[in-house]
Amino acid sequence: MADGEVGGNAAAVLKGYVERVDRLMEERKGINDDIKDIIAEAKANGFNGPAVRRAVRMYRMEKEKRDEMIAIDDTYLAALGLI
Amino acid sequence: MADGEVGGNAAAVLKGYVERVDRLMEERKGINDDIKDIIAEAKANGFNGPAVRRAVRMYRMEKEKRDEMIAIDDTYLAALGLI
Amino acid sequence: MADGEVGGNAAAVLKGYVERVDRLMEERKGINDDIKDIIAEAKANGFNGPAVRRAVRMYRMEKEKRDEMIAIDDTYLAALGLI
Amino acid sequence: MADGEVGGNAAAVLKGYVERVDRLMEERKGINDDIKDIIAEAKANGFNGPAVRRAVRMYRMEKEKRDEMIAIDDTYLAALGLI
DNA sequence: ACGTTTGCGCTTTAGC
DNA sequence: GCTAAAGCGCAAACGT
Repeated sequence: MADGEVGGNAAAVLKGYVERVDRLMEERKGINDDIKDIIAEAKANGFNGPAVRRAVRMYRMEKEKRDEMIAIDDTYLAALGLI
Repeated sequence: MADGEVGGNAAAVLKGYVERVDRLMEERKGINDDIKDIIAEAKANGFNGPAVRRAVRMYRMEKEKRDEMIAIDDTYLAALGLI
Repeated sequence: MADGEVGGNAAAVLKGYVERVDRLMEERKGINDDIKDIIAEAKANGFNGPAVRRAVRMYRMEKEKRDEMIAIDDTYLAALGLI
Repeated sequence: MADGEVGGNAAAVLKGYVERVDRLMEERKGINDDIKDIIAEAKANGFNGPAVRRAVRMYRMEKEKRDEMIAIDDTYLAALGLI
């Protein structure tokens, strides 16, 4: 299975990894549910759900996107007539 | 924007939602990194990374679904003469 | 396997689907190689490979992105101070 | 931009590359749609869509790799007591 | 050559 | 239930 560890307990070692990942994925699922709840709450208060999601996306992407724009050689975009 | 809340502070309310979601997404990102680390650790100990991920997937599946999936895959592969 | 078709030839039917998809994936692989070649050619002519890829991306995304911007309620973005 | 080519027409050269890649990506998109259609057709005839995709992946794999994957998955699942 | 990082394709989930 | 989008996993591509 793996050269892993002493004593031929590779199965137990594998199980350890799997259980740790499983636990993290459970946590992640909880977070996803929390996000869902917040969106639902926003909707209940009169906001548009999908629009809120997009707004979050923009909010998080702002810096990233700006970096991306900077990363791209302006010269290239100018050559393509995109700016 | 929304009929939301007293005082015409809908903008502030929206911002609250967005920031809460943002924070949760940041947490989720951290968890994903943790998972990645565990897989890397498993790999370093002689396990096959992608196979460990597949194993986790099966582990998290309900027994019924898991058995069903194994059965259908066997059938299809046999039909193709691959096993 | 499937209720598929007359004569209990479900295996043959499945094989047909698989082979058709296989062929398309082979085609796709060829296209990916072609793209790779063009980037390599650009590099050989003094252009920066990753930057060219990003430029392509921008080139293709221009319209799409504009639509996305329109789709997002300006009011929301304004509330977040993003515009 | 690049030392590229005679006459300082580097912009035109770049645009050539970008348009060629763009065209290939458009083709690729078409192929992806075709694949999707075939899977949908299989599904409509009683096959399990995701399972068909998995079967295609195995089909395209070299025999050696395929056998190896089946073996390692079996081992891991057994180690976890899932089979 | 290897490790890191980006991009692509698939899967799953949310919205209608 | 179907269509559309986002998240996740994988693989290729760049830099060291």
